Amino acid sequence: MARGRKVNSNGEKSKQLLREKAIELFSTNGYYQTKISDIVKAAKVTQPTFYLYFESKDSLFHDLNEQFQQDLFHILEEQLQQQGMQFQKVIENLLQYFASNPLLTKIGLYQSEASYTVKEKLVEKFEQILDGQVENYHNLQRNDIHIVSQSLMGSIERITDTLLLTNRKSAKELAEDLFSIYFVEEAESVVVS
Amino acid sequence: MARGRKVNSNGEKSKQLLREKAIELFSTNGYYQTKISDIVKAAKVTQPTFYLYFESKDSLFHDLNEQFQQDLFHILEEQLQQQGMQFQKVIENLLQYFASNPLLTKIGLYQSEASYTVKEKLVEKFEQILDGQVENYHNLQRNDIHIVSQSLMGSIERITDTLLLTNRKSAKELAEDLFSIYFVEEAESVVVS
Amino acid sequence: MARGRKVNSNGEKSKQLLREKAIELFSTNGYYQTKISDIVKAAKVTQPTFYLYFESKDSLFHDLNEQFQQDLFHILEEQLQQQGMQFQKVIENLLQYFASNPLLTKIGLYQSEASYTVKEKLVEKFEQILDGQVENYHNLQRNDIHIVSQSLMGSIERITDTLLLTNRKSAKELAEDLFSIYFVEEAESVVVS
Amino acid sequence: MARGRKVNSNGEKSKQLLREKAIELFSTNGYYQTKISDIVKAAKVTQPTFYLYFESKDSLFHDLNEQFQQDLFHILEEQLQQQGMQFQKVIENLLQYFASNPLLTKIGLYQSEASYTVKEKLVEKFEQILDGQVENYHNLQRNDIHIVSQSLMGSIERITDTLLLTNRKSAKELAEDLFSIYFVEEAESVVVS
DNA sequence: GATGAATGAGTGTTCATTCAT
DNA sequence: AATGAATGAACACTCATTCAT
Repeated sequence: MARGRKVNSNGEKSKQLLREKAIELFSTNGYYQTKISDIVKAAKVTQPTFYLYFESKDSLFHDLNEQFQQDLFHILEEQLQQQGMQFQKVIENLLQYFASNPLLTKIGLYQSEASYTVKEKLVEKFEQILDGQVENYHNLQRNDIHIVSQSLMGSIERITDTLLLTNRKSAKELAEDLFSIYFVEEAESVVVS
Repeated sequence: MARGRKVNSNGEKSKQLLREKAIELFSTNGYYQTKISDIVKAAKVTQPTFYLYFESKDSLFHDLNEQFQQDLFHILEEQLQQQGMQFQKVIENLLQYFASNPLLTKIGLYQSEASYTVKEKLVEKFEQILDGQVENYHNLQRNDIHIVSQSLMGSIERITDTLLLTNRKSAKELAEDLFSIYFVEEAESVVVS
Repeated sequence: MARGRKVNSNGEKSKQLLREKAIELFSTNGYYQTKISDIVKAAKVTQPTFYLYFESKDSLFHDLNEQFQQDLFHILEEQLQQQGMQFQKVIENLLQYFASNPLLTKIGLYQSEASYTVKEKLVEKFEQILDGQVENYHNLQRNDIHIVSQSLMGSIERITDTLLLTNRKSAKELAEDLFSIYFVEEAESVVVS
Repeated sequence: MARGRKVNSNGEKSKQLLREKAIELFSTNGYYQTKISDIVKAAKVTQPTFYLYFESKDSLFHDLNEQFQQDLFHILEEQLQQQGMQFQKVIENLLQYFASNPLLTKIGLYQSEASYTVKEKLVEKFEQILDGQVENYHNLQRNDIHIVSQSLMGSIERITDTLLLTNRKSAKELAEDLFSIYFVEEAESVVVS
């Protein structure tokens, strides 16, 4: 019966809470199996309150993906400007971001259709980096770069899901593991020859 | 339109058509965005006809995944019994199956929640194989096997989606590529030493 | 695939079988919870066969009720023509019919909307009989006849359902019981006075 | 029509209205012939509004029966605790409740499958009462109690439907009538003897 | 006489979204 | 800032019935 503003209520707080609950639910149940009614129930507000802060279910989901992507490319941009930053370190920082934002990562990397674009862009970045460092990985032929980048993207994707976000391995360990799979052997064989 | 049997109608054909259209739609739009009404429209029959051949939307989707999984493990089982079958060949045949069944693969590998289990099982198979062949890949330490298998799974997943199912590369080429990334260098360095 | 007449098939037999199964199902599950598909499944024929012999679900149900009513009133008519037939015997014969046709009785007396009419007509008959025999039941005042008939109808209805059709008591016993409830005591008190 | 809240709308009123219309329709047309669409049309709201207040068609129907049963047994319990309450008065109060709640009675006593249980329980109550009062009805032999109770149940059932709910006779009159049929004669014969 | 195949017309239910307070 | 109340637009599924063979 009683309507209107709740005591102690605060717009920004409600919006933040709704966002958090939405992230939790989207990340575990996916877009279609997350209902507005679930989100508002979790945030202990009513449905119209949701529309006070977000345009629609779709737009909120879109915003979350947008943020994930911006975070991601902000990190990458930052690193590519640091001269001499090693590829392994780049990957580690990427994984570090995933580990620090597991729920958003689940959404942006697995639940969303926008993830296709994200991954494509990541692959491009990888190609750029590798392209500039072929001399460091001299068994890497120029025409391999694309497939290596794609393969690496897949590895990161899977390893993040099964080992990083499940807290079985750290970002640092996984970056090392990936590098020993993808690039290190060469160094050894160089040593041998 | 009049009720009853259509001229020249044939049950098996209708069922097959519905299945095909369902596969097409599920594979491109996913489970939730594929409506029964879409499927029957594509097959040019009415909704009740769908239920003449399938129990429910869910059960059809489930059946498609079931088939994908059985095909997959049938192939793997068959190969593991052939003594001396190389890992690369196993991967190639796997990719070959994906290439021959692109739509079912999209469903079983990307659209379905059951895909988690499928991939887990594939990883296990990879581990078994690698476990029995450590000597062949002697830079592969025993405790690496799990992470290599996971990484490989991710690579296959991604490469299948972006290069194989888009007809950019053949199963054979991709299997070779993957092997040169994951295992071959070692062989060379062995030769060198 | 194979269509057309079954070997050993016989129209009248199929019709009879369908009728029987329909009676079974209607009597236990009621009209709305009995589907044509249930009936034909029980009779091991297909749905169009049903329509070969019956116009519709509704018309079959209607026919069954029709038969029940005709049987019933045939019995009553017959008895009313036999001079000197006691009311108790009439009731006994009625119950006897119910006991001999338990399923049809369930339909005609409890499952059908037509049962309202049947019961009304039965009540009328009872009134007629009692009206002609007031002198035999001299504690029965003329203005009681209607209510006694209604009450008796209810008793018969209930007793048939719970004691007769469940084989706990015979038609004869129940007719006696009813009479000792409704009419006999008077005789005793007469004796007493 | 525009979406959202109606002017002067009030939830409890809508729920009550839906309930009432449901009772009206269920009681006259029965469960299967009453569609949600009929109920909401009668209440001048849309289908989703129905689900705002009731879980499902089935659960609403079930709730109505539940209420009928609780009312009924509350009344009976109350009376059995009053020492010296005459059986005739008990029946009268029962009929009184039916007369005051004709639609709910139609549902609970005739339309529902749960009515079987209700009637069984009523019969048991009757048996208990009669069992404690055999001396008052001394032509009533102990082994008659069950059949008398069943018969009485049937009489009540029928008389309620045809005379009470149609406003032809009052609860008081009908209770008297029933008693003069079932028990009174004895009193007279007692006087006589 | 009987069947395989198909459909018209519902029927209960859900969900994102919106209006009035 | 927030809520109570309501709805438009689907959506999966069912059932009696009918046509072509």
